[in-house]
Amino acid sequence: MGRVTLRDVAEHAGVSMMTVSNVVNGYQHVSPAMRERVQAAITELGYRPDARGRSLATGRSGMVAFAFPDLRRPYFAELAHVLARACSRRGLRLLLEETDGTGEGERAVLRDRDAGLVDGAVIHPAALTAAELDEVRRDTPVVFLGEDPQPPRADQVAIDNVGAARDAVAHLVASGRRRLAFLGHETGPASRTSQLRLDGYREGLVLAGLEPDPALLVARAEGDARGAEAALHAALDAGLQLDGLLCRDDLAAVGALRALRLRGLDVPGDVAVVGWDAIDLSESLAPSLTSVAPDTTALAERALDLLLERVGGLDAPGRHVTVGHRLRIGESAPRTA
Amino acid sequence: MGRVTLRDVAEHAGVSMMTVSNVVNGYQHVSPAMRERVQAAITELGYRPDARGRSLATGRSGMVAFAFPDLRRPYFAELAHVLARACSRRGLRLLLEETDGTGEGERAVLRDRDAGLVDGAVIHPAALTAAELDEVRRDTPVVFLGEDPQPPRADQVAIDNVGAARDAVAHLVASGRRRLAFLGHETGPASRTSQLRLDGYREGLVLAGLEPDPALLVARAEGDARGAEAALHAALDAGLQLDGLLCRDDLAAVGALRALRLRGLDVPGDVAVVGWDAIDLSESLAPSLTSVAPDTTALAERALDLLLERVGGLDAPGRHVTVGHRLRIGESAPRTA
DNA sequence: CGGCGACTTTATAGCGCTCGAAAGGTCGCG
DNA sequence: CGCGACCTTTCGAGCGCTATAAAGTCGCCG
Repeated sequence: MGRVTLRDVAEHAGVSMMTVSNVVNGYQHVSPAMRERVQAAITELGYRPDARGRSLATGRSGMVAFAFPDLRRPYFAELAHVLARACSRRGLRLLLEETDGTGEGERAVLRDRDAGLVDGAVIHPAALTAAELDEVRRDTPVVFLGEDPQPPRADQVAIDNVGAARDAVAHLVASGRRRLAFLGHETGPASRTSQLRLDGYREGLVLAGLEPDPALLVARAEGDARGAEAALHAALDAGLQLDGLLCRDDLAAVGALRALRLRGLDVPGDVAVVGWDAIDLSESLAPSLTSVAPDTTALAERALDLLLERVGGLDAPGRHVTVGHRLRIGESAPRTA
Repeated sequence: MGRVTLRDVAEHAGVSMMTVSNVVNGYQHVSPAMRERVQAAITELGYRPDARGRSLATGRSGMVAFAFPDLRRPYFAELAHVLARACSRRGLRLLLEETDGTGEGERAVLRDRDAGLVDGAVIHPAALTAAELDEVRRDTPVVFLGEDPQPPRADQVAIDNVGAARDAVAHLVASGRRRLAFLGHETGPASRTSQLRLDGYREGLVLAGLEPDPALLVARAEGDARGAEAALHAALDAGLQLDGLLCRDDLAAVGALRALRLRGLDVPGDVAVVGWDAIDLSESLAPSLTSVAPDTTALAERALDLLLERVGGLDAPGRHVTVGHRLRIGESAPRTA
């Protein structure tokens, strides 16, 4: 059974290919009788339109790419899920591309990519700099996720990382914590995201009249829970004292919970812990995590809005949209001490 | 800047389109001088081949679809990641399709799908029956993941669910446990996967000389950690006594850990817990999870092997491949009681 | 009864690329 | 020196579909 083509249907129904095409695409001016006849031929032959031919003829593929570091990190998997739903609501398909979080991988996704496959791309960079973003600029519209610096002419959607970190710190302080550590930024140069969250953390401390202390910053070598656990163990071994902990992400928080537990420290009794991303699982831990919850639905929706405007031909300077966030309160850092 | 086409490059280099095509595809019989000239034109114009045109001309798209229930479940996200890596190693691109775990969604992915987009598909069904699989059979090669019954003429890759469940039970028994419960199958009719794991659980009990007791089966209404937690709470409220627990998946195990903790039961002291899937995060919990770890790399590799053979034109009866698994030992069910 | 406009259907021409075969060159060997 | 056996490059056609515009069909007003 070779593939059934439009021509096959046309011949079978005794009409022109164009008429079949009109029926398939729901074109208005087709007589009911004709529509029915063609429809019958379609079902009889089991015809299904070929995406490539259509795409070639229309110039649109109906696909959008989402490039991000790693599917194994729950935040990205959940974000991809949300974005996929947003796409399907609009009749689009989402193509997922992992970049490994390396500038290498990110560049590759944008540059070496075949043309024509997708109408546009949503990118969550982790290593790219502004200059690189610029170089990479191409014929395909792109929307960036996250607060990377100076988006050249591209659109951008993000939460207010600095503000959210301040909120988290305020929450910890309100529950009586005074020695607040930060866990999970990169050991080398911090990523942009980590940087912003660190900035907000420091601002929050200052606002609360507390003195930022570099000794309270615990970087991790690996961006997963194990890396955070190891880093916190090492810091505690080195004499770190703390009663509150803001984590760069929920993976770090998971590692922190484990490290604290293994050392007999109670959460939130001895140390209150705040995570970031509010991944599904973190709500079912014991204790459940208090975590910064970005409005991922809004993130996805706004990103697609902007992207589709570009796909539609809009030529405007780069726009910057900030979507909301909230602090999801769990047991790891309850409202009162 | 309109898109640069093969024709543009050809004109710019003063050669025929076919020659450019030959250079792009690394065809052998092109003189070095010509190759260089064309290459220069390509870089100068920034030409990138258009996937649609090529696909239309060759009949291959170089894309493979992976259809599975839900990206928010870490197991599937991690599996998708592994499969994506396996694809990129072979120069393929992976298109992810969430089915929601409903027969509806699964059917839609196979049937209403545009033709020509992908060369083949790997499908992890959750609700489809054999009859439905059959009906859905189409021109695109398909490989099924999981032990759904009687794969008609399609290939299939899975782990030995029954055997793995027996192993897990044996491990619990070896550490002195005698009242082993099972947590996490569906409240209504059990999915095929749950069924097999339940079968293995029962077999394991019988092999150990223990009597299977329906009172030890704890179904959950929602397939996530919260659902498992609620179900276990309810069962314990109803008087369930246990010293060992085999969970249908790690999400259920996470919910179980929380429920047990909230009730003051120690893991593994009072209850040893075994999860399933060995997701990344479950290794960083406190206690870390003992969990059945399917060889996902082998799963992905074998599935792609089979699929590509079909894509290459192989016409053979359905094949059934079983890949390995092991029990990853964690603190929730250590080797000795 | 002619003819204009609204509604249906059809022919033509590509979208960007690669396959088959055939056309220009080059070389070697009898 | 000529002819076949190459190697290299080109030509023509077409993958499956749709945009455009033109052709055909009908009804109805003047």
